[in-house]
Amino acid sequence: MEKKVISIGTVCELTGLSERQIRYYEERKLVFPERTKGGNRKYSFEDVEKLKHISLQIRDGVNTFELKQQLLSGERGRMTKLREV
Amino acid sequence: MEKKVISIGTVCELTGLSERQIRYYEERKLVFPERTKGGNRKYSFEDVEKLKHISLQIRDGVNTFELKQQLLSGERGRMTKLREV
DNA sequence: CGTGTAAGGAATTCTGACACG
DNA sequence: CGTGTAAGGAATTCTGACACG
Repeated sequence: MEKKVISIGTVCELTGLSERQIRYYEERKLVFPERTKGGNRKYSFEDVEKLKHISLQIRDGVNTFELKQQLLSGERGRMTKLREV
Repeated sequence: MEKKVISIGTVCELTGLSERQIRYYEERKLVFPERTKGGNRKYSFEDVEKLKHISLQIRDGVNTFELKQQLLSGERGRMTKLREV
């Protein structure tokens, strides 16, 4: 279901992330929620998965710029980037 | 997706119903949204379909009591009740 | 860089009630 | 019976900024 209907508070519960984190990832152009007439963000379940993926990558040391590159190069997916530990 | 994540305002947009109608159907025990800690209602996409079905039935003259009976007897579905026009 | 937080305001939602019928 | 509405309050969300690092 790609319909954007979930508000940020619910996305926090579904992902375990803070509103701050979610908004920041949007600022970095990694997610693109829709807006209600009033300006409130609405996310899809796909966005929720994407956000989970993003936070995992960041936890592993990947920065938002690199993530953006991944998106642009279509490398997106369950391909967890390997790192030299 | 049966997860209850949609707030009432969005349900209004998806169904074309008013908040009043949606809350009334809940009062009549036809839908069962979850609640956030703060008390706000959250619906699933399944609920949205159910609400659409309910409003159509009511438009056709079926009352909420009869609809409740349908639910109880498991008659639910795309079986639009025939009426002698 | 990524995230926390206090600040003030605006949008969203809630309940109980009066209304019509 | 099913739904509209005005009323007042509470929960949710928004933005821009300061902070740390």
